[in-house]
Amino acid sequence: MDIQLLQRNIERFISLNQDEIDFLISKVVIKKLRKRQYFLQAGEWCRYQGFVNKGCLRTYEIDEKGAEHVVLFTPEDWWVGDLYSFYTTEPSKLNIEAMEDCELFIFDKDSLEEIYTHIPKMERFFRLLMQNALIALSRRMMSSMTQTTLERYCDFIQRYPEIEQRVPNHQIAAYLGVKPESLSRIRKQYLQSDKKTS
Amino acid sequence: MDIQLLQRNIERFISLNQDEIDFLISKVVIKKLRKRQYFLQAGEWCRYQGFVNKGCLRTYEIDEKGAEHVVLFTPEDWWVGDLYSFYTTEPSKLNIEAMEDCELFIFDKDSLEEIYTHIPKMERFFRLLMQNALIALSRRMMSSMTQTTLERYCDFIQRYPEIEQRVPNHQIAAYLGVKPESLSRIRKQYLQSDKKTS
DNA sequence: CGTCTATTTGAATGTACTCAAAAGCGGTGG
DNA sequence: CCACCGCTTTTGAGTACATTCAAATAGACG
Repeated sequence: MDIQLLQRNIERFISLNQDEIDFLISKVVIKKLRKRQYFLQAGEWCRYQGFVNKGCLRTYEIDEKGAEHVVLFTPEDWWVGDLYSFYTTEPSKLNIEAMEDCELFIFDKDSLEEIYTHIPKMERFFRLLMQNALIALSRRMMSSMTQTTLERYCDFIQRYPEIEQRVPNHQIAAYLGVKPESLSRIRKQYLQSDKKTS
Repeated sequence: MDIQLLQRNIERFISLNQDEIDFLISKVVIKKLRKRQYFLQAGEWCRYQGFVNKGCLRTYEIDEKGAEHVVLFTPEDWWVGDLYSFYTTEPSKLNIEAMEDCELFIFDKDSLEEIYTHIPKMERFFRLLMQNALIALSRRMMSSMTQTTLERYCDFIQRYPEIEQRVPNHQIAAYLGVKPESLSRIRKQYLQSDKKTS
């Protein structure tokens, strides 16, 4: 089993010796999802945290008015799951859908507990993941309050250049919080203006 | 020392026996702030988590364009601090200012560690605080994407009826993400419309 | 009482919205 | 291979809402 990507992902925050890596490998469960399959549906308890080894997913929420809002996209090398539901065991309000065929490494609460016991550093790693989620959300909040949609679109495509090619525009619109028609007009502006400004 | 409010706050999530309460009391440090004093300024490391026993603070951020954005208001019975900076020891981007004379119970990292050691349940309590911060932020994010400003204003005043009386309107505007002039017009609508609709 | 700040009001502008329709694109079946 | 269908993206026209800038009013504090 090739967990290269996962290993490097973890080692950005903490370092692991060979025993620890071997133990981790013993706990990895592979989950494959076909395009349009759900990793999580609203109403379910989020049983797993997943590491995206291949493919790309989108996490979205449906509001009272029935509109979809993309919370985030998770391509390779990202973690995916509803941390809140996972820890509280409460039903999630999020939907997580494979946008392409995906390969995930998943961990349920029990495996994670065993990992914590064997490799206490990993507790730190997951707490950091949660903190990062908090920070990322704060940033998005700020940028949605302070920047124009064009600026946020520029940020998006330079921050996630791969994703921009891989997902349909109307979902990027749902991420930016505008209607597809508006995004279309914004892209026109963007293409007309100096792209190098990004 | 009267930690009634703090005690009840904690016991909403976990239960404590008398020994644990006594230990907690021994660790409490009181911090008084006069109106306009800062609990935290951007650039500093957030050394303390504070429980607001009296008064009300506002946490805000200043964006690249120089505009203030209120992240949240924290009246009595709320916890205040920048959890991210606190845990990472990185400089905070947030400002936390007393809007009235305040009395806080503050805990630094060392005290907290001792508390965790003596009362392991408290670790759970603080992890829950962080999760709640994450959820609260997600909700705000959603509501700012899906609701009109009038709806968000209604939500705000029914959710925090006390605060509405206590803070100047331009700061409520900075919380809702609109200009004070806009909030003024929205309040006019609100007063003209049926208030019971809230 | 006067100064400083907060709030309200007005008019013009801009940005995203709705609704509606057209164009583009991909896949299926004749 | 082409015709057709469904879905995505683009374009257009008119509307709604918040913004800017400017000025007037109201409140707070010394």
